[in-house]
Amino acid sequence: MITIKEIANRLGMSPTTVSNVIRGKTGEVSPETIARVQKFLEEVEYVPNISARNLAQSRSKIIGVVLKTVEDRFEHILADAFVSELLGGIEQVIREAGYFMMLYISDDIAEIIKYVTTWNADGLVLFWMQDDDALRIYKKYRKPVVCVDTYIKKETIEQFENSFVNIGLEDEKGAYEAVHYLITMGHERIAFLSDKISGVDLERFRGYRRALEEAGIEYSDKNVLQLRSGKDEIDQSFQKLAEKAERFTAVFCCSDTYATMLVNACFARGLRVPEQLSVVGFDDSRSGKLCRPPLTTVHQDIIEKGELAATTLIDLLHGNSPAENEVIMPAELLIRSSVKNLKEEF
Amino acid sequence: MITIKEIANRLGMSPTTVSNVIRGKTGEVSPETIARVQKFLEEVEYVPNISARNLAQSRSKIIGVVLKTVEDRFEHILADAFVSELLGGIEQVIREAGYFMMLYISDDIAEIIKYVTTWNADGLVLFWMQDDDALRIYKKYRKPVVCVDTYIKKETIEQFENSFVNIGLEDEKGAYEAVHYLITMGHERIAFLSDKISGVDLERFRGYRRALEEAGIEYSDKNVLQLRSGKDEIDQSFQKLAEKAERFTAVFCCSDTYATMLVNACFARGLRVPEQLSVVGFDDSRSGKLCRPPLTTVHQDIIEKGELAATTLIDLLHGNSPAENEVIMPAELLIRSSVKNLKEEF
DNA sequence: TTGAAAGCGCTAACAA
DNA sequence: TTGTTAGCGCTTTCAA
Repeated sequence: MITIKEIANRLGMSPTTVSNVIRGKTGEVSPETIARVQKFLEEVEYVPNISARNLAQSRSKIIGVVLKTVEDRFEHILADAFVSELLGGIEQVIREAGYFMMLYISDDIAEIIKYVTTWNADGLVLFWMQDDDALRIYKKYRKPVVCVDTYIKKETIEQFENSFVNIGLEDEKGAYEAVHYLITMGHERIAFLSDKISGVDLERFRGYRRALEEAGIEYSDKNVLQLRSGKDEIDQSFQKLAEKAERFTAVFCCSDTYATMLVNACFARGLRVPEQLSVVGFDDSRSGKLCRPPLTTVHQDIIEKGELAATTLIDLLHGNSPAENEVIMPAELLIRSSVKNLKEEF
Repeated sequence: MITIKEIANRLGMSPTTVSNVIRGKTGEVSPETIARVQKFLEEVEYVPNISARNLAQSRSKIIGVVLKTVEDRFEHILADAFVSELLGGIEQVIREAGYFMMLYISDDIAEIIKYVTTWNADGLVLFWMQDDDALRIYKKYRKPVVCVDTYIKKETIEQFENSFVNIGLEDEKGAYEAVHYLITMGHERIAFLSDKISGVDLERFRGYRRALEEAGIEYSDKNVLQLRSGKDEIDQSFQKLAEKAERFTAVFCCSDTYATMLVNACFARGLRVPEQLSVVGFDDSRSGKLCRPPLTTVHQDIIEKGELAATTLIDLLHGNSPAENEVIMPAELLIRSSVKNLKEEF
């Protein structure tokens, strides 16, 4: 691997000059020199050593994409349809902007902090952080951060010193619309399905409750179905769930991933969707598109969300202050065929 | 960000000593010194600068995962179910071994070579390379390489100087079994669906032909359906395909991704699977599991394949010579419900 | 058991 | 327009 110094020697010039033409600082170099150097670079197929460059410039051209996962999740987080679509959008933008994506997957914030600081990532995309997780990272990290789907208090945002943007979604509204739609279709015993009630799911839960309230349907804790997402637990969870299924006429799921799993679990037990149980999902990810019956769900543009997160971050990296600290993307009900109209029976 | 030098100053000792305890070279340091240094490291929350370390050691702890994609693919390659499951398996192993995963996605081998050499990745996992692509990369790169699903000639393998392993699959056999099964079920007009006929798909094509031949069914080029996988082409491709569908009683698809897309395209046109058209897939990826009707497919253990690729590479990085240059994983037919038994009609 | 010093390859301030 | 030089933070050889 040939070095700049070596090239300079062979060409009888200084490393600075060579370095300048490599980096396109051509204002400072005569055309002939440029040509000579460039020709030579091609000949010897020079490739820069990025560690050396990063060390000298104290930056990295790395964008860290941080996924906080839980240990022993039933499937690897990358295999999730929502995640992989989002990453697709992010990756493409990062690459086209001349940056590199490094994935940090961990269930431990301290470890994440260690990773991103050791690598000296130039900027971060954080998924599903809790309010204080994101701040904790920033406190040590002090470089631009874009969160995706993070609910964060106004006061907290201020502590980010203007190098923070959250890309969010109309979670409450989306859930409200979905549940409202179920009610319109004559459903009253409607379950809420998620694996936790925090972050986006908390907002979706609020939408669920608002729709119930508005229709005068009494809320009951018993209708809140909480999945355990461990490898050994998930099947059992769905089994229990399917057993309870007849207590409901419909289930609102916090993701298409879970909705399709539910549909499949029902199918496996001979429970027909939507004839015997109506199901709505959330996200409009690939898994929902493949579902049969086609899943009625809350649509969001996942790829665009990823792209927006990445472009926003790159904008921050270019030194621009964010216009807003929060961008809320639209969510809207997408009616397909996984909900039965109970009113038709009359 | 505090440096080793600074720590050494404050502790009144040399950088060497500090560095030694950081790296666990404890044989050379007295217990008291170790304790003192470690305590201090925690206090100041020392994090190493990995660029500096990489520069000094000329290594990187990076494992490059290279996806050769085509421009303008109908969906981002990360969003594909097979890819994302495979990556999940790889990522976990890489992380647990203390390495970092860097994704290089490009349609241009020269660019890929540039990336992996600039970053000085310690090892590479290459997906779906052509014979000469992999070798071209290695010629410049000269570090351990593990390929996934690459068909490579024996003579070529030798040029890799024993730092090469391919993780393959019984592609021909899997395809043969699937098509043989279709024939058993009374199908004769069987189409072959893929986006290209090279690499794994070529082997699957061979399996398809062998099954036909063996059954005395004449092969026809007209039964080979080639998808154009561009963003603007894919729908059109499937539309054309659905129009032709009645020429066949069954379609063998080279991936579950395409099989499920086909099933959906049929569904959208009122063509019932398997009643009017039988479909088998390949891979047994998530998309096939979600399909309705449940997809009859050729099963392979995708996650294990990813894990095996990564552990094999890490083994090479540890300086071990590979036991074999090629590991072939098993593929076997998995019968679900997307194939109709034509013989039942009598 | 500890320390001094050179060097990894590149950049950037400054001098010529 | 070009060159000199001093780092960036860490490792490593060799000497003490």
